[in-house]
Amino acid sequence: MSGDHGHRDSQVVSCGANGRETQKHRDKHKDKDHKHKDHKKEKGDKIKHSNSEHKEHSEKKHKDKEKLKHSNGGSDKHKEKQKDKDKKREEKSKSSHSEKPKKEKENGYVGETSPAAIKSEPEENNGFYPSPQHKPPKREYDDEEFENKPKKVKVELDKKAKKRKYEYEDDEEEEDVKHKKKSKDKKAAEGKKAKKEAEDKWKWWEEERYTDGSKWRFLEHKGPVFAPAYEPLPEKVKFYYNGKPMKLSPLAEEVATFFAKMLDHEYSTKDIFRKNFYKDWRKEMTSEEKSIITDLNKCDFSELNEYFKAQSEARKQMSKEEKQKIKEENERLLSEYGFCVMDNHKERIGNFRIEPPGLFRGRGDHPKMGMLKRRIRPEDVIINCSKDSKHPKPPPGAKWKEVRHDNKVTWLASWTENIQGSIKYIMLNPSSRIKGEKDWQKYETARRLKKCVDRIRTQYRDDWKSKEMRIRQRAVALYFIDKLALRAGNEKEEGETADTVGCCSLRVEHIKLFPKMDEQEYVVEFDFLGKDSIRYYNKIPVEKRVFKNLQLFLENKQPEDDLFDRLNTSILNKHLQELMDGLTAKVFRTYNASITLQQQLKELTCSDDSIPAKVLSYNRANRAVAILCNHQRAPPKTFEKSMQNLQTKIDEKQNQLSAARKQLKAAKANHKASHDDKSKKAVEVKRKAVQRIEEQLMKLQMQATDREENKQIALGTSKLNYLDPRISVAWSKKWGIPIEKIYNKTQREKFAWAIDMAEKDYEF
DNA sequence: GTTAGAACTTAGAAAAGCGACT
DNA sequence: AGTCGCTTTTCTAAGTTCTAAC
Repeated sequence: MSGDHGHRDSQVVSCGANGRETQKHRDKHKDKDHKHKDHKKEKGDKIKHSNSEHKEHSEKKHKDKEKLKHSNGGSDKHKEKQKDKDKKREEKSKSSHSEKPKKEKENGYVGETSPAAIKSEPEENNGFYPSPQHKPPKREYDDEEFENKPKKVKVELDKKAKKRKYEYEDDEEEEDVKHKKKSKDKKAAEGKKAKKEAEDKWKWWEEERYTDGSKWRFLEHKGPVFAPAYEPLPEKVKFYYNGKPMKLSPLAEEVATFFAKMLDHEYSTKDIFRKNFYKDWRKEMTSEEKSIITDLNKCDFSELNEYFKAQSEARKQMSKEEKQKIKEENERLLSEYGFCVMDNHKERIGNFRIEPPGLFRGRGDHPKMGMLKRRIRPEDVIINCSKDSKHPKPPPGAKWKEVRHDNKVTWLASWTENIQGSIKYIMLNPSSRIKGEKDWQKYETARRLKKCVDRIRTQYRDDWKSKEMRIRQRAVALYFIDKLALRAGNEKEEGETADTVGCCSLRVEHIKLFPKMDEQEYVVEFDFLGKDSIRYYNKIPVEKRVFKNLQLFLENKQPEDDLFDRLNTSILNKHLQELMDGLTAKVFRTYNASITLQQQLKELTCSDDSIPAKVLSYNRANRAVAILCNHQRAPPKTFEKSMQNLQTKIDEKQNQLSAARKQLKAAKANHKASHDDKSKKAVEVKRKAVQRIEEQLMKLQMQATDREENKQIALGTSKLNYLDPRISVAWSKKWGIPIEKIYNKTQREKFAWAIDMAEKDYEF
């Protein structure tokens, strides 16, 4: 593992201690948060104060040794800006609320009109993209590919490239068909269809990329699908206030149903959630309702809740035909709105439905949980498409907010969401060219890092000794990012989101230093909430120099002060950019994840293992990465039970095995006695049976191990986002493992480029 | 150099789908 | 046919990074 230095191995092991955050822990954090907030309320003055204190102190201490450029202004400024922004936001949301026409039938449904289907290949060559009929120039995908400033790729025709196509897809089709035991006719028809589809699959990775920063030349789509209009509750389903039935106005009723649907969820018991909901609910009430409803605790939504439960029950109980009808309708919607035409190719859209209104559910202790996520109307939506395309039609009687033609971006539609004020986008599916190219490029950047990571590591180790505080901080932070695969850690606006951190935003309270712990020296304990409020807990021994630096960074700071007070992601990334073109903090995560997979696969795969055993090895390698990246999940609710079931199966199989063995023995004895052909055959039959059962048992045991080890670990995220798929493809080719064992259909679609191009000797 | 906004990737939970078993 | 348990798909929140404007 040339690019990897020793620390990785210990990491994989030591990370195993990461536990999922327990309720207790969450509560602990909550308390801390309160303290924290109270403290930070006076941040404006206090920080200045404490910072200048810190400055003074530091300067006293390191005056001669260290050049301390400390800009500390901005606290007050920041506070003011913050206020301004808040005000603006409030006004914005107020106006959007009051401007909202009270009755809008067209709100939320798709136009009835169903114009001609999207042509899958437009006749005229609208863009300048080479059409598939013209043989595309083949791309070379060696290391030099995907430089940051893309160069023109040699134009060179390759007719053979087409031959080797989609072996996997074909295999699978056949398998599927066999499995379902379709009639011969159907089988033949499907086979043909599959072939045709495979032929139509476009290998964008064999074509040139745009070099001018544009993302497409031609883009045509039908616009997003809006959430269905609100259907008022039937008369008999009643909301009660203070024990008395009360008919709500449609708007207030709709918001009430959002809450009623969540009654069984823990959310609805949380104070902040209830408070936020109540506040936003009141905004939708008529003045009369407002005057009556004054206490959320006196509201009784239970009948509403039961009504929705009954409805979903009824949906489950529907007849086959009805279900089929719904399915067909969904398919129709998908085929009409789920695709677009980008540069002569029909591409799948990732999310073609606009998010329906509801109550905001943040992750972790989110200050905005329970707020009303308002309904998006066509008037809120910006459409992006090419000028010369057939523009999407807004629903009848409605208008788009804007139609623009910006081919420097990849989105088809966007709107501004009212909780954080951020923009949401309609974009293409991961299998699309535009996403795939970017993904490929990401791994190429990580591979470039592999080539220079030794140099960078030497450099940051050197920087631990720097005279400048900011450089030492940068170097220690980078070390964490590299060694522990931490995220960059941008600053976040306080009170806007849950209190989570990444590397650069770590606070004093998130680490503990132990000069000695058990057998080890210089141990750092990390305990913080990262992205999605997932707890990161880890104890690792670090080098003495790192340890000493951390002690220095901690000096004279409060628990809620930043550990790296002279560092942020922008400074860090600027530095990284100088070390390598295209290098940013997250590249380390990609690099370390992929290199770990490759190395673990090498280590764990035994050539004479069976296929299931090899797949287990693969999953274990995948797991090592997931642990490194701290990808956790809540243990499945039925975990214990499902483990038990599996164990029962194993026990049964074991009994079967001993029975089969006994029979084999008997058959052997019989054969010894009689020496005839018949008894010989019987022995063979029994021997085979034993073998088969042994295999089955192994497989079950394998499954059990895999599942047990996977209890709290989510493999999907790393598989989908961090592991260069070519490593997996190469591995599967090398060992003759069908790719279906590693990648499901969706994943194979996303990684089609890798499946097509990686050979068994591919090296990350 | 700071900050806000835009664009895009990464993330886990929940819903939906589906095959095996009863 | 209905239920169960697992897998896949969908959903959308929450990150990172880049850019442009001061």
